[in-house]
Amino acid sequence: MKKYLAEKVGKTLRSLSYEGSVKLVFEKPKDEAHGDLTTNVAMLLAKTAKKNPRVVAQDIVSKLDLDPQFVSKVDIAGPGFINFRFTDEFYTAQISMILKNPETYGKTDTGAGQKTQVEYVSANPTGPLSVGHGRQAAVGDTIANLLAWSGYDVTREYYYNNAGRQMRMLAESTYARYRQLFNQDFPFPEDGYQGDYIREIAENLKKERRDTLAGLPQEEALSVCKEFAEAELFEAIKKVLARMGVVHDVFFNEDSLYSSGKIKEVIEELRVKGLVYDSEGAVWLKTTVMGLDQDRVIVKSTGEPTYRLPDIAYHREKFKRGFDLIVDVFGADHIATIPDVLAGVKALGYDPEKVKVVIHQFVTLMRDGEQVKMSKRLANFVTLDELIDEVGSDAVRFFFLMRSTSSHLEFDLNLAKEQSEKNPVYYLQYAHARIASILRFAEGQGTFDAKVSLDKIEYNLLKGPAEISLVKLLLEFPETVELCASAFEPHRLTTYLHDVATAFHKFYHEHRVVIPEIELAKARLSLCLAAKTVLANGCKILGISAPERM
RNA sequence: GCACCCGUAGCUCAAUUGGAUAGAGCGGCAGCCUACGGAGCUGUAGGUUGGGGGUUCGACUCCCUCCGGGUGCACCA
Repeated sequence: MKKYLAEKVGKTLRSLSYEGSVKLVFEKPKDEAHGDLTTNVAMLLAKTAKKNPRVVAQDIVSKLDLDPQFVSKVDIAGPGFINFRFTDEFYTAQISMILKNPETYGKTDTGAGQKTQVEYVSANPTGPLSVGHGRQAAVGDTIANLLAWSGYDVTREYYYNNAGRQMRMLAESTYARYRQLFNQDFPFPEDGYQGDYIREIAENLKKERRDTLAGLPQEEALSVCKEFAEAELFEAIKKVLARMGVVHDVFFNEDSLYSSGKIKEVIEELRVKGLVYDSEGAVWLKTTVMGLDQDRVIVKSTGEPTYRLPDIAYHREKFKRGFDLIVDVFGADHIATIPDVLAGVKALGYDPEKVKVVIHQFVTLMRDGEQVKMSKRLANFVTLDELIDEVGSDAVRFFFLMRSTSSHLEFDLNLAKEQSEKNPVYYLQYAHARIASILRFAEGQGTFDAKVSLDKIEYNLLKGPAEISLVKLLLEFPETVELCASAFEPHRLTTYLHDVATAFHKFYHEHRVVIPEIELAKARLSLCLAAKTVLANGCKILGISAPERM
């Protein structure tokens, strides 16, 4: 319908010789009383035309030639908005479009042909995932879903480092706990990982190797410990992610950048371009040339690269692998590294505009109105696994997605656990289950069979305001998905679906569906089915279940 | 000190990316079940959008400044 209006109004603008000086856009007004779609084009034109915006609007409207079957009303309002209202029939007839291919309703081809990568979680295997990782998993996975629904070709990727000092510390911690199983006095490294999970890993290690590691040279034993702990932790990480419905396509190992020589290649490439220099025994990247405040070390005087270099090399690989759009989902604590990486990417001749970085802020857990104190050092933090145990994966995902990523997120454990109307997840799921129940009832009555042809439904029997607003909302689903995808803002989908649920409940409250008037009953059942479709597809994108019963 | 994020109803958060009278949930108050699921619906109270300037037809949104909270500022990742 936007297309229809754009064509008609565009034609009128040309005939009035208002050339393409301004962008013609149609929006849905906040207030339904202002019509279904509105445009501010008259106000934009007024400036250059030096005319009163309302006069310009009047000019346009008087020349418009619109089909009354589609458009029921056009008027000028406020400072010069042109408001359009469509006929109810125009809307209701589109229900059949939703029901034709329900499982694909909401999909678009906006991103067709665009090879896209979404990187998220990317935690090193040194411990269990935290609730912060959980937010990242939910956000990253949902962004990936949104992009996929918008037609992008999406690769979900996890980047990790299983070398370096943290892993050494993991090995030493595991080794110490293992030795303590035989000798309580064995010293634990000062900066070791305190968490109980290390003890569990040590126990498992003992089951497998008994006491044989104690006899080995320490380096050899440490390497066994490292491999064992890493394998256990990674398995645990994948398991938790799977509980949330998160599955990555690619696990990219930082180490491979070294073994394949990519790290060296990057340094050489940068050297050729004259963008690195040596100073004080270290190698520096001229990030100041790229507009940053200071140059950065990429290779330490010890010969070891800093984290920046592999990060840059990794992003170079992303480009080399042919991605047109690269989405990085990071926690707020990684903000500082982004400019360096983008500068590196630019230095190598790639377009940093193709990299979209989604930063999510931290998560605070609340229990009984009080903040749950967490510290990784003291090892009293709540793991993602424990969180899912406590509130269930649907609530976890939904709560993590409810807020804009740029906002801090307060996670109310009591609310998430509550199986009642207060809980926003249940509100959505309840609407879906309720519709399922109605459909079951109707089928039992023999009123309706979703599988039979939906061609002969008399949609124009739907006339009530609650019916019409529900239809309108359902028809916004595809563009909502598209908007969420292009803005990388999953939280908008949760608010939209909440609105759909509200509109449905209102409709349900005002109209009985299964009634003797068989044609009207069928029309309403079709509307129910369409609402169920949107709720189900929306839940699918969010990664939560849409239950038939609850 | 510098950079980024946040500041909106008692609480947690939205606001179509610059649009019309700033909206939801929770909590408060008052109502609604003889028919398809009351995990629902309806009404009501609650605001100088942290303060102050500016940009324009129009600002929660953009710019400047100040105040308060968070995060980061290594030859750590």
